[in-house]
Amino acid sequence: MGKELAKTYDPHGLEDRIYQKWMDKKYFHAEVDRSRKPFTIVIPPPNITGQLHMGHALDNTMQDILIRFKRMQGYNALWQPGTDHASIATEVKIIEKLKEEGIDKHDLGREKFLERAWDWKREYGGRIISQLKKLGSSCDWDRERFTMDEGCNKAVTEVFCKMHEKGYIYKGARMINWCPVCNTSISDAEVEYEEQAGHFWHIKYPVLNDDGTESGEYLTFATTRPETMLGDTAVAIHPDDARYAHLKGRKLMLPLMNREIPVVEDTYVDMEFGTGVVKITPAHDPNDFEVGKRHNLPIINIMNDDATINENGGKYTGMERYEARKAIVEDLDKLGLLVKVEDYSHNVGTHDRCKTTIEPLVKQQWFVKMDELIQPAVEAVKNGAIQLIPERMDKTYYNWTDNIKDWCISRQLWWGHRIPAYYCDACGEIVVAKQMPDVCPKCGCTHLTQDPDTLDTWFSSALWPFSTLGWPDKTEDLDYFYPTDVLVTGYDIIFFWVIRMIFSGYEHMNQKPFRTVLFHGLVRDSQGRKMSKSLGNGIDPLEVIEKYGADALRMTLITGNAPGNDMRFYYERVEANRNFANKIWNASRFIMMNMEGKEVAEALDSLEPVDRWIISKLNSLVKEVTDNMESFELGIAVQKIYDFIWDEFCDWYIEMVKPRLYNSDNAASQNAALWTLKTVLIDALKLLHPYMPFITEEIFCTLQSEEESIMIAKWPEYMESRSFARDERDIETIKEAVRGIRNVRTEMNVAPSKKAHVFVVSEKEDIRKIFDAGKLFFTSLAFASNVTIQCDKNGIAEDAVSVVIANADIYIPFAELIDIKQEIERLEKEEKRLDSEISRVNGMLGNERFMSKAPEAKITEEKEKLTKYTQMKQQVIERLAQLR
RNA sequence: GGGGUCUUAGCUCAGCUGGGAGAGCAUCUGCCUUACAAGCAGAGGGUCAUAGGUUCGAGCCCUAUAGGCCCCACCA
Repeated sequence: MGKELAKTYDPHGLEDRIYQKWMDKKYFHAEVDRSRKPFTIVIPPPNITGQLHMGHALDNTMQDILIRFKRMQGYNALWQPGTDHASIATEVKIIEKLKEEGIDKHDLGREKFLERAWDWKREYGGRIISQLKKLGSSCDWDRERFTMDEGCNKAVTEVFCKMHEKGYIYKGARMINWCPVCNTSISDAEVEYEEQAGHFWHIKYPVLNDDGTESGEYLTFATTRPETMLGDTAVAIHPDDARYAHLKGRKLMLPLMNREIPVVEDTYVDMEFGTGVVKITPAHDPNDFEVGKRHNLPIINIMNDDATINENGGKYTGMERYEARKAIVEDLDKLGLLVKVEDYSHNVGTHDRCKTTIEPLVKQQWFVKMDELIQPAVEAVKNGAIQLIPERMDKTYYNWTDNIKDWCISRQLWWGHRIPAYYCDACGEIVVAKQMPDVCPKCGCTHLTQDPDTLDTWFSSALWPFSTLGWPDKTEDLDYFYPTDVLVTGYDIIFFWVIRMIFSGYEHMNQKPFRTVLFHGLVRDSQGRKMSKSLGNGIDPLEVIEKYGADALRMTLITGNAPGNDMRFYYERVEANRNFANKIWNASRFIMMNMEGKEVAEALDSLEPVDRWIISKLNSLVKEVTDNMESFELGIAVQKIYDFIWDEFCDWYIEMVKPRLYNSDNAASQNAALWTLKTVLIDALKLLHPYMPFITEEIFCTLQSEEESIMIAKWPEYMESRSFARDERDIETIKEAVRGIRNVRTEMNVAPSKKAHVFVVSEKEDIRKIFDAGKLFFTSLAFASNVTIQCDKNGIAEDAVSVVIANADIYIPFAELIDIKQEIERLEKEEKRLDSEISRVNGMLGNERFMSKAPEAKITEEKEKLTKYTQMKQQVIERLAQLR
């Protein structure tokens, strides 16, 4: 016996209540259970600084759908949650907060700063978690982890030491990307190129004679960053360039600095570009750095960490970089060495977080040597051990792996994993160890200092799939749940994260971290723009949930979008999905109202054709949806469920079955209808549950109070015994035929007087012609205002087929309603269509290639179609003859 | 420069290995009807970017062209 449901679906309150129930019952929790197969997803850990945005909502909805689906299928499903410490992002937040209090990071000191950071984490770090819960995420919260918790720290130290020992991690002076605002090095992946309008300064340097005097000749080149000339240590030409052949081996005078620099030959120079001459600044340009190495040029760093000119910059010392640029250009102009200035648009590297223009600098940093490590990761995707969805991501993946550079992992930040390297204060020896050694192994000195740097955030993220399961300890969890099954993430972090997890998995676990990577796109606003704070066009998922419910939001994010493609977010679509929720709600309400006070008995053997039709439809739906979901086609699957529930089940089946429900004379027929309604609804709810967990749970539990949750209900299975091809065909035929009748109704011209229900049914004979199933018929309910036709109070006309019509005031025979002329036109069209269909199918069946290549099922299907169309054509011809 | 992707109804997009052009929203018509007006029954609307090719058959495969978007690299 069901509880009473409200007239419209209202997610308020209900969602929180249900979520709390799931938590209380521990449905999300997964433990090692060797008798069951595991299914594991590890969450992409959201930043502790994060607020739930649409990207998270999409990402986590997809994961939740998969995890709920697999859980219902009987897998021991674990969704491992956690958060990321997000080194730069968090550090920036803390600094901002301190600034408000008038405190400088360095005045506060490292220890106090970290205390503040942990305070901040405790206060705000859980926000995103409670927001994920609002979405319905069925993570195993008992297992929540943090990239800087004890276990993860241990994993990080372990990995660092191990990789250092194997020679994969090294310290060295390299050209790195420096952010002068964040005051730290960043990796190549964190550099974002931005098209900027700038200038191209054409400058000339005087050529010197062998005795050091000026020859009067000049060498002209162009640069976008004139201030770097302070660090020039050469000028390069192409060895084959005839124009400058006479200058080989000569020296130039570096103006302003009055330093002699050589002309070097290097094939790096492009003769076609500009003047074919390049100034070489090894300390401030990656390419120049390489040229410098080849020619043993000195490296003169002219910049401080905050991008001001350092003591190597002569009179420009202390100037900010753009200030220096201006001054230098002016000075060169005064000396007559500035040839011309052009407008020039070029790509400038910026820091993806703060958008500051990065400075390439040579610094001592820690790196991960990539070339060997990456090999198993490349192989895994090539041989299919790891599948990327959509497949085209393979190319993006290889593009990165083929051009891989060593990964700069050290950051000059405080919030993060401190590098486990220790320097002897006496002899400078570097010791990499899990703990600070008591004495220096080289000189025995007892004073050692830990490296002040921390690790790139992504260093710990790379270990996430196994560090969360207990690694480096050999835990049961690790053994049972690893490798995980699916990683769901946005394509924008394929380089940052996905690739690094894959090579880390192979390196440390000797095993891939996951079988499948399911990529999704970005959620954009309705105009296709990226949602961003600065544009103010971000849509807060929590607001959407508040207004329309989590189920509607989830549906909106999943439907109408192919994997890996960006999507636009429209409120209209949320509304449409909220309406769908309401539709299900009311259909369920209708079913429960009709079941009220009745015992519904199993009726599989006493079903009527229309019941078998919907059950058969449901049966194929189960198969298709399961197949689609197993191949990660989540949007396609749910679209089918949506269509089935709304179109087939509500608009057709329920309407067709109403007369039987309203008539209590035939108890068996009524029971069969009720049983079918209930059975189909329950299975449809189950199929829908991964997508719309809250409403399905509420209805499921109301409908059958003895069941405690749809979450743990068994996923429906395809049953051959519930497939009724014959009935499916017949009802489809009826639907087609009745469509005409439905049309007629609106053309009825009824005089004004009273309101009445009008049932339109076919005449006995017509029905028999259309479908050979005596009991079957169709009624279409319409409400015609103002009717004067005499009516039968019982609504049952004597000459009607043995149909049940309840509450009908008027009975209108089919034939009378049809405008014959229109009908003939329609039939003629229909005949034409059938003709073309028949010839199409005949063409296929008569084609040898098709017959030999097409799958058996396809051929059978086409043959069935041929039979069906031929029959239909025959009917059309007969009907036409009759009408004419 | 390399790679990817898109171009389908007025709008936003589905369309899985080639075989009926679809959905939501919008528009129009008729309806407050004993589940649902957050609804029902219908209608209109598309040369599937363009040009070739493969095929019995192409929105789908191949080639070229035009336009949009994205990623990577980056010539100072």
